[in-house]
Amino acid sequence: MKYNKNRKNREKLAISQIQSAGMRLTPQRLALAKRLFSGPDRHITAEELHSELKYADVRISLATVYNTLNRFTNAGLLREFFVDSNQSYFDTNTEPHHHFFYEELGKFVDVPINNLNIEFLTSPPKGTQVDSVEVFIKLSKVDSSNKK
Amino acid sequence: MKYNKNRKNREKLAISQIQSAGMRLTPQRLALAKRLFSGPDRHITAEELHSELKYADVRISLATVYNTLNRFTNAGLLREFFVDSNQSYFDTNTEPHHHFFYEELGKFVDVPINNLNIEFLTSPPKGTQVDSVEVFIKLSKVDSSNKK
DNA sequence: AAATTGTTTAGAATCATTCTAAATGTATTG
DNA sequence: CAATACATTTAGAATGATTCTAAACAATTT
Repeated sequence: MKYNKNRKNREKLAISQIQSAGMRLTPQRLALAKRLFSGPDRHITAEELHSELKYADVRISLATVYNTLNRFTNAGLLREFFVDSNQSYFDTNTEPHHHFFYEELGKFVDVPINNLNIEFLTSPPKGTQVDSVEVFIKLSKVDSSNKK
Repeated sequence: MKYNKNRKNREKLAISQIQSAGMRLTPQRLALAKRLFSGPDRHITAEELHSELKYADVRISLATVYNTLNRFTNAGLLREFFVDSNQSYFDTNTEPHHHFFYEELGKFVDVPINNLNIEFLTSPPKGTQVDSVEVFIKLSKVDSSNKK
């Protein structure tokens, strides 16, 4: 019962996200939206999503994954971010927040905005306004041999 | 006189940087190192450097530019950073610092580390240590029509 | 200066991403 | 609900940044 209701709700959410982007509802978009928007926040690449869908027997071309991710991003449903030169990551959390990056795992974890206090000690250059502040914190396992 | 001395000093600095990376001194590397290390700090791509050198009639292949930038980076003489998915930027300033990005110009400007105070309100995850903190601040021209 | 080792190069290879144009699906209208 | 218009998907080609390859060349060592 509860299970089915959640399933339904997740689908509803996915559908409303697609429509809020002014996009037609298609099976491919629904499959993507369900994986992106109904569940915990994710940091994922187009290729990762594509192989996830393939594994789940959803027929979708890589071009459509790229296409859809870009349109979701333009509609403000995703945020694109860059950590290495050869692929784009998409973040399902579009609220202002920052990132921990676990170097050994190559994985990202959100840092809620209120876990970090960023204070400008001098004001930004004349004639400019701050549009966004992105903080990227690299973490590694504590090195216990690191006795100074 | 003074001009020639500066020229010499710049060359000396470039040479010592190459040698500090354990690399042989070659004309190509010297040309690159002079442009990278003797002058104001830069944020530049391999292609940009390559065409700059071409313009200055320095014969060097793009492969060598990439090669050299990567080796300088591994030696800690440069820092690589990522802002869009299709090219790598190299920063000649390897001191800890942050970046302003001028959206209209597509250009970067350093934010000295002591212009920004970053306070962790909760500690990083158990068992991890913070290796680096990178802040990226997007700026745009003030929009005077922005009356709320 | 011969031999060893490192560097540069042109061009090919790679890989993420975008483009193209044809086929298919969805919506709209009478 | 058929006909038309319009949007989407797709396979495969194209693109563009970067890396690889292997041959020519330069620097260093003996």
